Amino acid sequence: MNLEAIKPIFETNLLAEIEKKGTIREVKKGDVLVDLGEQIKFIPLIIKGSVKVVREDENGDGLLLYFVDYGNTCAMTLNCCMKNTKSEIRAVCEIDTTLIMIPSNLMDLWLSQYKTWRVFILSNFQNRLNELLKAIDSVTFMKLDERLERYLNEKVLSQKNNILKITHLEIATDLNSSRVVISRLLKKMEKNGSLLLGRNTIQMNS
Amino acid sequence: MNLEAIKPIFETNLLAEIEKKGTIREVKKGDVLVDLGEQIKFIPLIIKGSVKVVREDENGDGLLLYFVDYGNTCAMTLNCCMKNTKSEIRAVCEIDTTLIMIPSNLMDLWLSQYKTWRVFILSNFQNRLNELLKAIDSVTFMKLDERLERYLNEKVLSQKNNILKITHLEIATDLNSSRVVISRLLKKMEKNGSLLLGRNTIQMNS
DNA sequence: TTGTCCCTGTAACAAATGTTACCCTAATTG
DNA sequence: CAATTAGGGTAACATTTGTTACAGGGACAA
Repeated sequence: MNLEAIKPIFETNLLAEIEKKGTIREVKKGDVLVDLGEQIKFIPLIIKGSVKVVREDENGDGLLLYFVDYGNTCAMTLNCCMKNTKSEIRAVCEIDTTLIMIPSNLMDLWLSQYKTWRVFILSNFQNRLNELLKAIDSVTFMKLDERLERYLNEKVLSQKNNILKITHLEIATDLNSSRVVISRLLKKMEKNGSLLLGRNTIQMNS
Repeated sequence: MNLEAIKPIFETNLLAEIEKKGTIREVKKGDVLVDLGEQIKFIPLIIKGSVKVVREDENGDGLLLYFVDYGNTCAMTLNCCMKNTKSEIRAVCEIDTTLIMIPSNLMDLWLSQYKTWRVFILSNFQNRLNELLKAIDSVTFMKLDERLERYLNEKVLSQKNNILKITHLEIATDLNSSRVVISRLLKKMEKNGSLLLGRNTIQMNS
């Protein structure tokens, strides 16, 4: 098990524990890691890749909440582990991703034993709360064109590639908008010179 | 110090610690408990009353996130305690409120020592995350009239009184809308029979 | 090759929300 | 008391976003 990526985060004893109790899982782009209403029995710790976390309402409308990168876990998932409630969100792989699955019953034990685990869990909660605040800011205070711009920039960061393989419909779904509206705005941005449109691709100029 | 309200939550040893290390604070309706950008050195634990938590952007536009009731704390504040970052939110008293202020440096120590503290902190994070999700749902998926209805209902719950002393402007501010729009919708709801409007008051019929 | 499906562009229109302006009245202040 | 201010009602209009409809071209399978 290659734990290089998380070595700086945890104390040595805990790393050994993780190696012993955790299991590696590899998931492909597009795979659904966690789905709505699912019971979660493992804490997913991302070693490599990127996962997007999405909220959905009863009509099937959706909204992208945030991306989770390596060295992190999804606090929304931690919830479920603690209380054995069902997942309120869906997690989908953005790119091929590797994670360690840690049995959720170790959560509390490790909290009492390992300082670095406490820091890890609590700062993950902090990060997720902040991400949710950013999502709220977007939806509440920004107009759609600004949200779209932010979305594209985050996508570039999360994929480490400024040529995005994505359709207008997918964007519309992530932003809870409609395809026509997104096409309209993208066209305006292209005329603006901030990007270049192609079939299934958007090349960002920044 | 009257700790009756929180007695069921914590183990006896911890209660004694809280009594020893915490200090009582009484705040009046409208008082700002935590303000944007503030450093927080105490974990506020609500014993009696209700506090509303608000997000604001750089233009002064705002949005009500959620209410915090007794037996709870504000996880957004926990963040700040942990990392000594500045507050991302403002907390304002809805009604006269009593709280215990716990020095934030005890946070980590108690996490390692007391199971009930771990449960308390983690379930508070869980609650806050869920409240934020609800806020996101409102803003993203609901139309303004539905949001207004939900807002009024929550207000009634949080104040335990179905006659609300509030102006249309205050509502507009909490919902990040404008006074004219709120008045328009309230009037429609009055014609609907779901409430009764008066100067500075709204009487809910439900 | 032909047919089908998916992606994109565009126009015309509809709905939701925000803005401005003005009025009336209750409450408060001097 | 008069004067001022705050809360609320309403109309007209602007802006943003969503919806419907349709057309053209690329990708792909039969």
